[in-house]
Amino acid sequence: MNISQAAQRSGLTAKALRYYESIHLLSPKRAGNGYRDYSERDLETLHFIRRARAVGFTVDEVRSLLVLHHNPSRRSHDAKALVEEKLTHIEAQLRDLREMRGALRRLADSCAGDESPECAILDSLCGGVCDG
Amino acid sequence: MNISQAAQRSGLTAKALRYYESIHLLSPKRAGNGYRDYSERDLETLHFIRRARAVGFTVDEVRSLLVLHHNPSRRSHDAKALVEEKLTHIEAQLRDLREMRGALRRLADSCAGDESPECAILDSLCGGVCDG
DNA sequence: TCTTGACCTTCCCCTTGCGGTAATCTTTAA
DNA sequence: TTAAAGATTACCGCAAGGGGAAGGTCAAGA
Repeated sequence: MNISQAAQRSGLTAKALRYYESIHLLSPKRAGNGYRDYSERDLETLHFIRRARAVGFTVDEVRSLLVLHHNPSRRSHDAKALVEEKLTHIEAQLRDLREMRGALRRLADSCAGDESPECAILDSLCGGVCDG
Repeated sequence: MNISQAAQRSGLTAKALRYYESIHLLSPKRAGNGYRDYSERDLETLHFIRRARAVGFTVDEVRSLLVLHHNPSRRSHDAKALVEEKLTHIEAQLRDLREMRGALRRLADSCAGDESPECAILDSLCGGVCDG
């Protein structure tokens, strides 16, 4: 099938499909006219990529997952390790974001938010040492 | 003071300082030899930038904050609006990350993680329709 | 047959926020 | 004097594509 059909059926964009090919995540055949020709197997790979991306894997990590996926002598241990590593990373991001959220809430709470130029937010960002 | 001192005292890198100047976040004087010469006021701006970046603001948002900071006829309402907008955005990111974490946990839990090639993670990413 | 419009192709620039490196001054200390 | 340290500009690179230009193809209608 043509690229736009493959894009639609996979839930990705044609641009993304070309990108994935350019970095050798998959290599669809070419028709006689030079058009990409995606097989059902290619489509499965695209679905795999989309799902893996959706849970946070980078394309490089997706590449590793695809290698495991295509390797019949793989060990499920290796796939699980990739998932757990990603989990650890996401938990770190969650901690960072929660800290930012807390700081932002304190900033917002400290500020009247009115027509006055006096602003505890700007004062706080400046470290309390600025004159304006 | 020279760039490396300003970097050290602000907790930023010299590279970042040059970048901030290149995008006109601040404009330190130049000494006769062409070296940047950071004033105490510049240093305050750098501290401001570092704190704002630390709570999640993009450099473009920092620019808006600096405009308010330097504008004596500002309204604290405007600063608070920027903080709340950022807060909304970060909460959306938190939701996304929590969803990813949930999905990854389910994937990890579903997988034995042993020496066998049978792997529920890879099956699930493939949508249950792949043969391998 | 011609044309029009919808596809497809490759190619290159743009994004964020700097990091790394190179080539080239200037200053400073021995 | 010379060597090291620190400064300057300039360019390339990252992730993961998006946007758009210039041009080839294909299917349908007049």
